[in-house]
Amino acid sequence: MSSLDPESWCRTNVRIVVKAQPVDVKRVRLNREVICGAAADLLAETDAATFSLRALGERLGVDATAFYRHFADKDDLLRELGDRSLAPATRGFKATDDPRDDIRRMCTGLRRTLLSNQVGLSITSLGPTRRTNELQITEVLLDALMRAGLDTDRAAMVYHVFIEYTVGSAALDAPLAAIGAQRSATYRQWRADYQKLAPNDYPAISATFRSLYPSSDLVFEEGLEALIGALVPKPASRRARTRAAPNR
Amino acid sequence: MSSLDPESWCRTNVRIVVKAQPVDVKRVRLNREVICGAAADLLAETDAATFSLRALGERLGVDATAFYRHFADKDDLLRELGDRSLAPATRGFKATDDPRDDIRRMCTGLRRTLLSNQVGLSITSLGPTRRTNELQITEVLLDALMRAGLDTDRAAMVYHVFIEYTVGSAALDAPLAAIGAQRSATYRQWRADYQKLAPNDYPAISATFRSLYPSSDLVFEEGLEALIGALVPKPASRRARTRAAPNR
DNA sequence: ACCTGAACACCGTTCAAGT
DNA sequence: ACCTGAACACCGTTCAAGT
Repeated sequence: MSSLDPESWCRTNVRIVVKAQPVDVKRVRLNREVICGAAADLLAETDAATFSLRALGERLGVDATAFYRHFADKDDLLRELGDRSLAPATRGFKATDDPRDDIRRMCTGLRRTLLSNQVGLSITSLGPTRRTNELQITEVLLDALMRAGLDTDRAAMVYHVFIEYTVGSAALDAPLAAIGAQRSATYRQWRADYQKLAPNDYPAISATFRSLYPSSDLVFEEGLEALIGALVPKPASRRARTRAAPNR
Repeated sequence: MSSLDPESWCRTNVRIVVKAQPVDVKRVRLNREVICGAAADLLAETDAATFSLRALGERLGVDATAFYRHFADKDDLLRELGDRSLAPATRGFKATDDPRDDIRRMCTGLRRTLLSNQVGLSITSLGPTRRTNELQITEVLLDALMRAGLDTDRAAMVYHVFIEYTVGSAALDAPLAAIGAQRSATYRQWRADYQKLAPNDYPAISATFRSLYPSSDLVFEEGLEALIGALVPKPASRRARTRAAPNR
């Protein structure tokens, strides 16, 4: 039963007893690509918290420590996976002549991407990866802000506001996105807890508890529109736009 | 040297060799209060990642597993500590007749509190604690939004926007807040990495890298003002205000 | 009633040895 | 050159036994 049973040590690797070489296994040469693929599969099946190098080794039919021939450590792997996981946010993105809409689409897509594959979120503690996909997101946002007429200082400042809001709200929403269908039951439980409070102690909560925890997508959009409206100037006149950086 | 040396097993507990009872130790009766105190001290000294129940037991001069007599599990402890850590955000808070300013002060104070003691952030994955301090923050914000004239649906929606922005941006900033003085060196390194990019591939980044990573306090304030301006109506006339819920 | 300590089922990582 | 496997130094948690 236990995953440490002698039987299950090499689940993917049909071994013949007594030290025979593995048979019926196409022993792939290990490399970063192969390891990333298996790790991404594993992370998609289970949550990031239960992902371990031992499970990764088992999946690859290889001793867990063979990993260290190809990556410095677990962080190194996670950074690589984190940046790869951002690919859907940049793939096929096309800037238009409406910087506000470019920012809206990029932030919405980035949030969706982060929530659907939480590796990118689980490594926020390691700082920006500064690898290809993340750089492209940064480029798109800064470009849009400058086309909207912001100078470099303002563009950088406002860029950080959008990143903090988008990634931050995804980070808060991630645990609930992970449990999927149980989300609405969880919300119902939380609302029920608020309902039990003494109205004299918490009049505002008691008046509003029925409306708490609306769709997190709607909450995000509400804040995003507010930020765009307040921080990104409306498209300049055609005259002014031709002076700005050309659309990439 | 190793923390598993026989010598160091009971660092806080001066034992006489060969099974003698501990001497010179005022053996405090364990309870939630005592455990929370020791755990808070431990978390203040080291980072949340290295905090373990074994270290907690050692600090208390008690076997690590005695803990389970008083808490269901580690999450139970962390929830308790998380809510206690929010106390500075509510202590002494006074609502005024300017709901916008109440929201500004509460969000700014909440962010500062979360960053100075990161336990509250480390448990965001467990959902809202719905314990006393967190409830008070919720009450203050909802009350301010309704005094500003929002109906219950809008107040709840906008409340969530402010919480996502405030807690989310604190969560992103936390790792850097933890390294303290090394923050500016880290920012310099990141800017240098952006500077190395080919300007043809990343024209917007190359134009703005010098302005990236301004003070995270300023970034937060920038977004907070934008959200307040866009989502919270200016104080109503005196006539309208007297109809709203009284100041608590 | 409360705490101990052995034990279980795990982690990430290092390193000498094997092929 | 690359992988193995024992080992190290840890985790959180359970439970029978002690006081």
